[in-house]
Parts: sequence; structure tokens; C-alpha cells
Amino acid sequence: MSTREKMPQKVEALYRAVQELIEEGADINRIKVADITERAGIGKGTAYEYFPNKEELISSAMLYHMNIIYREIGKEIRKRKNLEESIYFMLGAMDERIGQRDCFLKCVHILTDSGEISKKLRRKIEEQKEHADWQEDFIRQMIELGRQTGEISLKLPEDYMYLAIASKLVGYAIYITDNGKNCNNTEMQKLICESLLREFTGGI
Amino acid sequence: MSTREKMPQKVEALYRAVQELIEEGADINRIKVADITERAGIGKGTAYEYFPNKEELISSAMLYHMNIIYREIGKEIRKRKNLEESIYFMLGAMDERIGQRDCFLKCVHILTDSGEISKKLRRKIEEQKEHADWQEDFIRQMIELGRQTGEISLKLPEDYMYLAIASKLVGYAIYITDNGKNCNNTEMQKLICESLLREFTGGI
Amino acid sequence: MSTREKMPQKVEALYRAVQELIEEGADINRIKVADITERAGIGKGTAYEYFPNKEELISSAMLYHMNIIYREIGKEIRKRKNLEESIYFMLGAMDERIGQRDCFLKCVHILTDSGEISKKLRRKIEEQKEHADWQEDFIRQMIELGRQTGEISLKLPEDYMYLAIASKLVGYAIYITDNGKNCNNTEMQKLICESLLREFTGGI
Amino acid sequence: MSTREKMPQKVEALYRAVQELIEEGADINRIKVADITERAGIGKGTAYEYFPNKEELISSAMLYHMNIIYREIGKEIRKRKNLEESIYFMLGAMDERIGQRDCFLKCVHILTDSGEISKKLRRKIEEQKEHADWQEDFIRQMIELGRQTGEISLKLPEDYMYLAIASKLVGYAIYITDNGKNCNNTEMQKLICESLLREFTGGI
DNA sequence: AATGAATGAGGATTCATTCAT
DNA sequence: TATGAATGAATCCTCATTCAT
Repeated sequence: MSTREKMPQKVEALYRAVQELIEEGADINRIKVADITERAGIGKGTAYEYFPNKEELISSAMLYHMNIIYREIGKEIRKRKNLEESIYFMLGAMDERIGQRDCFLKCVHILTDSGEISKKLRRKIEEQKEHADWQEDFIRQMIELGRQTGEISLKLPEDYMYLAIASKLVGYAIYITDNGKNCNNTEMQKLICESLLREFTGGI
Repeated sequence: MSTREKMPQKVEALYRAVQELIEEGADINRIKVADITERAGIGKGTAYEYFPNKEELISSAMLYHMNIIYREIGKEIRKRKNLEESIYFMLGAMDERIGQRDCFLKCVHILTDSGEISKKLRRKIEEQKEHADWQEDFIRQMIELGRQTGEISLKLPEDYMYLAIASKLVGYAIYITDNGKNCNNTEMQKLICESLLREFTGGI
Repeated sequence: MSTREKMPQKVEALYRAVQELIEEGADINRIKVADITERAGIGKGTAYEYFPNKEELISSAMLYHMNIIYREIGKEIRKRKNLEESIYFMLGAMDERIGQRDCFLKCVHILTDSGEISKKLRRKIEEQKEHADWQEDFIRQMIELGRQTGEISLKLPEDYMYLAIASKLVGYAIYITDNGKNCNNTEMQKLICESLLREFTGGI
Repeated sequence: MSTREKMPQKVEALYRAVQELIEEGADINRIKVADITERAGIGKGTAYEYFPNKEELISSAMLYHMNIIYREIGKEIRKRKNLEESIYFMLGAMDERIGQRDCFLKCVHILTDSGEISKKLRRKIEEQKEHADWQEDFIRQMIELGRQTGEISLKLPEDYMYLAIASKLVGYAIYITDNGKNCNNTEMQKLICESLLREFTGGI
């Protein structure tokens, strides 16, 4: 079900239904085919006209949404003129849109899950990386941006920088998901952004 | 099933069985009661003499093991004489013991899961925090240690430091779990530790 | 769908598809409508333009093919000049054409089946016997031939002779379908033919 | 599920249920697990405590009953003092016990079926033949008996005699199953028996 | 007339939980 | 107290049939 072909209407409805269910906090491994088709407003059997089984249906839907989100984020990152702004954009986006933030955490979660659906999703992502000429990766984009603007001056290994950014983003997502917070989000964002920049510049 | 009372032998067997199964990569949401009791070498019905249902059994077992691990880590941290050493200890521990590292990631994973078992586990942890006079928390220990030795000189909010340390640890765990690595683990450890210390000291 | 009317092209395609599938060893009770229409190269819905349901479709196809085979065999029998030759022809035909032999066994099988399709087929055959002015029946032909040539001299009941010939034919079909044979087919054919002739003549 | 071990009560109930359903004319390929367990008076899940799937359940039940019938027939054959009596016994048994006769035809039918259950049953019978020290086969018994009493004097190949007896028995079973009969069963039995004996003796 | 997308009733199988022993 | 045989609700998936185009 490539994203290039125009997607059948029913598949779109199924994908949307999966997204909604997950956003509403449903447990991926407990989602029923009946839940999805009912939500999509189509017959149960119809799902099987497009997907061979539940795992394929759900993981396809997730890959689809992950690709959209990645592409959207990538587009936004490209609009920012330096690393600092792109970091604030990412942190701000998590604040604003609960769905987006949850989805981000959910992605992290799913990618470390050991259920069948997650295994399939990981395999799909690998395949996509191999066959697609280019795989959107907003963290690499951020690093590239920082290099161009000179915000990254130290000779740090790419892997390390990737880890530094990714872990801070996940950390912030978890932070704002938790309720008890003693300091406000704006301050936290400032601290995170400054620490990352200082680390990459080598500045005080 | 408080950890204060001496635990019945059967419960111990059940807890150990759950741990083994999870360490072997079983999907928490797919573990069957029969798997657990068989591994524990007891009758299926016996599990229900001690726990009202599967969720309670598994989440209790997980809380139990998490407490043990937390306590062990806490004990080790207390042996280190400064924050730097405690960070290297944590990173090194993940390298050495695959089980431990996986378990660490697994805990993170489970705590962000939306299945029934995870919900229960989170509730249990909350309750424990409220009712227990003291909750072991090795990251807070590390922060405290850094304050005492002067490695933490800046007036950073505790929450932020917590997030900074935790996210770096998780990041490293994910990093070494992935296969393709361009720089060796020792260098990565050094980078992580230095960046954390520099951030907290304000030093160059 | 009488054989007198010229059969619509689609029906012919459907009948042929059913025959092919059965010859390929498909289980009658497991054949899917989709299999048939796909093989016939027509749309699934089209089958329902000509037949009210699956059972009617398959049993009609089978009746059609059985009639053709019966007629062909009947034509061949008429070419033989005595019972002996007609028996050898039947036995030889089974040896030569696996399809034919399998089909023969399949017919026997289906006629003793308790599935819906078989019930319908049997009913159809009954109706055909009643309404058609003449029903092709090669075994009766063989008996008639034997009477004319004098190879049947004893006053045996027709039913008995029918049974004697039919059971020997089925027996031979089963025999050559099995692999482990200690005596060659030619000898077996000779034994079968001689025993039948001796039985009907009363000769030694 | 060897016949040597004492069979669990539930398995016995399941086997009996399968037998009853088949005797009542149920289509083997259409029997539902729910039908069987309901008839057996046990829960649906219980069937799966003893058998991995429906096919295994039904084919096991059938093998079990076939073995019983074969053994019973074998025992009776051993009581007869010559081939003639054993033939009359077989023919008479089919007349008397509709169930038995139907079962006989059913066995023939199933053994030529292409459904999953039949395939499994055939495989089971093969295995039984290989592993069991001795496989009951009443037709071979009949031939042996005929040899001992001298009723079989000609040097006919065993395979041919087997075929001759089997096909006559099947033929008679089919004959009495059909309704329209012009001659009575007793006469038919006499004809069948005499023809077999004459054939094997070479007598007139 | 022909199609095939859509449907949903139906059936096999799983597994948490119970309860008689 | 410990057991594990028995249960049946729950759920995936199939496929005959319909009907809008």
C-alpha cells in the first residue's frame, strides 16, 4: 500500500479509524478488527479485502501516519532558519498538540514493543529505508541545519548528537505528559534548548 | 503483596517466572497465565489463590523486580564517591549486563504502555510512593550526590536535571541495543558523561 | 439448464472451470465460488446471473460433465461387437486416461457423499431419469450387448449383473489408483474380464 | 490417542458424539466443533484440551470406530468355519444393521474423499499399519479361511481375490442402500456368494 | 448483461478463570 | 492449600451472496 498510489477510500477510512483509536488511548495489542471497521463505518469483511490480517492492517496504518507526521515535521523544520528555532519548534509542537505529542511517545513506545504488530511495523520501516530513495528523518535534518548555521562547531560523532537530541525530545514529551511539574514548561524548554546548543557549540 | 511480609514460596516462584519470561523477550500483553504457572512449576489454579487476576499477578511481579533493581542500583550508587563515577557506573552496567539493560528499556517501555497491566503497574507505583515512607530513586540519588560533591553548581531545576540524566541513560540503552554503531561504546560513554557534567557545573 | 438449449458462453466457461478444478483434485465441498469464476475468467456476480447459489452451480456442472462422459462411453461401447470387448475397453480406458479414471472414482465418491452438492446432484439425476425420454447408462448397454451376443446365457437378475459389473469396474479403478501392486494390470484385467464372462455364461 | 491406554471419559464422549453425528447422516466436512461438543455434553473448549484441531478430533474418532468395527467383524469371521459362511455373515450383517452398513459405505466414501479430514485419516491408517505389529483386515482373513478349507483352490493372485470380495461387498452395500429393488435381498446374497465361491474354486 | 466491492453471518480457536477433588 | 480439567466468552478470519454501477 504505497503512499504514491491514490489510496482507496476504504483504506483511508481504516487508517483514520486506527489513528483515532490509538489517539484515544487504545492499546495496540488489544484493538479489535471490529473496533476499527465499526469506527471506519464499513463492514468487517471489507478490511480483509485490503489487508491479509489484523497485524498488516494496523501496522500499515501506523506506518502511514508516521510518514505523514515525519513529513510534516520535516517541512516545518525546513522553514526554520537555525537549529535553535527548530528545537523550539519541536518542543512547542509537543506542548500545543496533545495528539502529536502522544503520537510521538506512542511511536517511541511501539518501536520498542515486542508484539507482532510492532515487529511488523519495524520490518516495514526497514524495507522503506531500503527501497525508498530517501527517508525523511527530522533529527538528521536538525543536525544538518545546525552544521550549516555554525551552531554545531565541535567535532562530535553524528550518532552522539542524534542521541542527545532524540533523548531530550523524548524526555520532554514524557515530562509534559506527567502531571506534577514544579517548573513551567517555558522554562524547561529554555533549559533544554540552551543545554543542547551549548553542548554542540562548545560555548559556555 | 507488600515486600515487608515474608513472601510465600509460590509467589516467589511466580515472580521469578514472570521475570524470566520477560527477560526472554516475551510480550507482556501476550503472556499467558499457563506460561507463568508452568514455568513456576505450580498448578494454574494456585496463581489465583494469591492474585485475583492475571493483571494483578504480572504487575505485582514487575513492581517487585523493579524495586529490587532500584534498590540494587541505589546501593551501588551509594558506593560511588561522586556524580561522574555514578554516571560511568550506570552506563557500564548497561554494557555489561544485557539482561539489566534490556530490563531497563523494558521498564521504560512498560511505563509508557497503554495495556491493562501497565496501567495497573503505574497505579501501584503511585500508591507505593504515597504509602511508603521512602521510595528508592537512583536518579534523585545521583543528583543529590552531585550536589554534595559540588559537581552540580548551577541552580538548575531538579526536574530538568532529572530529565537530563534519565533521557541520556535511556538514549544510551537504545544506542547499544541497536547494532550499527560507528563509534565505540567507550567513546560514547565519555561523551555522555562529560556533557552531563559540563551542563551541571556550567564549566567549559 | 437443460442440455438441449444452446448453453450461454458464460455457463460453458463456468462448467469447464468446475471440471478443471475437480480434475486438479479440489475438494468439492471446499471449492469457492471465487475459484470457479476466476478460473472461468468472469466476474463473481455473473455466476449468480445463471445459478441461484453455489450448490446449484457445481451440481449442474457435474451433471453436465457426467452426461457427456456417459454419452462418450456409450458411443464407444456401441462400437464394440461383444461384451468381452466392451469390458476390456472400459478397463483399458481407466488405465490410459488418469483423468477419466479419477473422474469415474470421483463420480462414485460424490454419489455417496452427504454434502449439499451431492444431494442436489443425486436429485438432479433422478429428475433427469424421470423427465428425459432416455437415460444413457453404459452398464445396461453392456448387459444388453452381452445378451445379444449370447455371452449372457444364464437367467441372472439384471440388478445382480449390474452390480457385478459396476463393482468390478470400481474395484479395478481403486486398484490401479493404489500404488503397491504385485501383479501387472494386464493380468488383472484378464482375470476380471474372464471372471465376469464365466459368471454370466455359466461356462467353466 | 492409542487404543491401548484407557481413554479419558471426555474423549470417549467426543468419539461417541462424532459417531452418532455421522450415523445420522451429517456431512463430515460440515460438522461443527460446537455440534460435537454439544452432543458430547461438554464445553467447546474441552475438545481442544484433547485434540489440537477439528481435523484431528474427527479423524481420530473415525479411526477409533473403524478399528472397533474391523475388530468386531474379525472376531465374527473367526467364528465361521468356512469362506461361504463368512460371506453370508458379511452380507447378512449389512442387512441387519443399517448403522453398520452405512458405516461401511461411509468408510469407503471417506477413504476416497479429498477433504482434510480424510487425508488425515488415511495418513493415520498408514501409520497404524507401520507401527502396529498387526493390522486387522477381515478380507484377508476371509481369503485365508477359504484357503484353509480348500474353497479357494485356484492359483489366483491375492490382490485379485481381495478386489473380487471387496467390490462385491461394496456393491451389495450400495444395492441395499438404494430403494428400488426388483429382487429380494436373500436371492441377491445367494447370487453373490455363489459367484464368489465358483470363481475361487474353479468349480462350475 | 456483467461486474466486483462490500457485507456479515458463521465457525474455529484461544485462554482467563472457576471449582470439584 | 493446591490442583488442573473444564468452561465459554471473545475474537479473528472466511466466503457465499448482494447490489450499485
